[in-house]
Amino acid sequence: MARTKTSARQTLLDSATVLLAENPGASFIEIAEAAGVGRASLYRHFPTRDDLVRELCLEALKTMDEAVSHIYWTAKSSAEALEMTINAMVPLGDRLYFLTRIGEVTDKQVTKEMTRQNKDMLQLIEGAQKEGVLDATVTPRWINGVFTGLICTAWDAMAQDQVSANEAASLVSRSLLKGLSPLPQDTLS
Amino acid sequence: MARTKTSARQTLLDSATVLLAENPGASFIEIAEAAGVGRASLYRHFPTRDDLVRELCLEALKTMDEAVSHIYWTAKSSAEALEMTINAMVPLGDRLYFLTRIGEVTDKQVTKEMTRQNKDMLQLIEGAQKEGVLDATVTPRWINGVFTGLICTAWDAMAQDQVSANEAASLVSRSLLKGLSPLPQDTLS
DNA sequence: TCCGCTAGAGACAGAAATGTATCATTCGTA
DNA sequence: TACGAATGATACATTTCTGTCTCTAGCGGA
Repeated sequence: MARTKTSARQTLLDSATVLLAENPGASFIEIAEAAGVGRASLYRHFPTRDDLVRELCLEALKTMDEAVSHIYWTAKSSAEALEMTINAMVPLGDRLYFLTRIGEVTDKQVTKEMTRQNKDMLQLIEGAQKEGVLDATVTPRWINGVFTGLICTAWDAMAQDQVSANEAASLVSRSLLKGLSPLPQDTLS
Repeated sequence: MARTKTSARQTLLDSATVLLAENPGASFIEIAEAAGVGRASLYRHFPTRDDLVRELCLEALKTMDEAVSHIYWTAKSSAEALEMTINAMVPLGDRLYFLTRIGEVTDKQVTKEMTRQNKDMLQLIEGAQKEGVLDATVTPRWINGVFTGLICTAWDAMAQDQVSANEAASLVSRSLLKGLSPLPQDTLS
C-alpha cells in the first residue's frame, strides 16, 4: 500500500515535471489532466500549487544529488569526475531543464540546496581547470552555463529519439571538453 | 510626434521582452509596472495580452533577421558566415532567450517566421559541415541546439557584466567551433 | 490662453484559477 | 460480503487576471 502510494505520488511528480518544464504557467487542472488524475486528488497530495512546485524542485534536486554525490568519493581525477557527472546528468536532463525553466522559487530550502549544488559544480569545474582539462582563463561560471545548456540540449535530443543516452552524453563531453579545453599555447599537462 | 510614439512603443517592447523572458507568466499589470506605464496605457498600445506577446515575438524575429540576413550576401564562406552570425546574435541574446522561454505561440505568422529562420540556420550549419568547419557526423539540429544555448549563456554573462560583447562572442565561437569541429580522423580540408 | 491629444487612475464586469467541502464510486482486503 | 481508504466528480467561495470604460490631469501647438 505504502509502495503504491509512493509510486502514485512519483508518477504525479514525473508528469508535472515534464509539463511544467514546457509550460511553467500551467494551471492546476492542466497538471492534473496531464497526470490523468482528478483535480481534487491532486490537491490531496499537494495542498497548494506552490507546495507542488516546491516538491518538484526538491525532488529534482534530490535526484540530481543522489546521481552525482558518490562521484566525489569515486573519481580519481577532476577529469574523470566531470565525465562521470556528464554521464549521470544527461538522463536527468528533464530535471535540470525543469529547474532552469520554472523561474525563481522563494522557498528557502530549495534555494539553499540549489546554491549548494551550484557551488559543488563550480568546484568541480575549477578542479578540472587546475588539472588542465578545462581552460583556466575562462570563468567557471561561463563553463557551468555551457554545461547546463548542453545537458538540456542533450535531453531535448534524447526526448525526441534523435540520439541514445550514451550518444547524447558523448556529444556533451565532446562539446564541453574540446570546446573549452586549454588553448594550444596553454597546454602543458 | 510619430517618432516619440514609436520609441515609446519600442521602450514597452524592450521592457516586456526582458520581463517575460524571466517570467513568461507575468500578468499584464506586472508588465505595465515594469515598463513604468499605467495598465490602461499598455492596453492602448496592445489590445490584448496575446497581441503583446505576438508583437514581442515578431519584433524579436525581425530584429534577429535584420541582423543576420545581410550575412548571406556578404560572407565568402560558411565559416565566415557562422562567425558573423555569432557576432551579430550575441548582442541579441535577449531576443533569442525570450523566444526560447515564452513557450509555444499559436500565431501563424510567428511560427512561420520562426520556422523560416530555423531552416536558414540549419542550412548555414550544413554549409559549415560541408566545408569541414563543423563535424558532419553530428546532426545540424544538435549543433543548432548548442548554438542557441551558447548564445543565451553568453547574453546572460554579458547582462551581468561578466564579459564584454566581444569576449562573449569569441567564447561562443570557440566553444562551438572547437567543440564541434570534425574529429582528427575526419579532418582533411 | 484655449484646444486636442495622450497618459494615468480607477471602477466595473466577466473569465479563469485557486482552494475547500461534499458525495458517490471503486478497489483491495479482511 | 462488508469495510475502509482513496479517487473522481461536482459545487462553491474567493482571488486574480483580463478587457472595457470613464474621468481627470498634463503637455504641446495654434
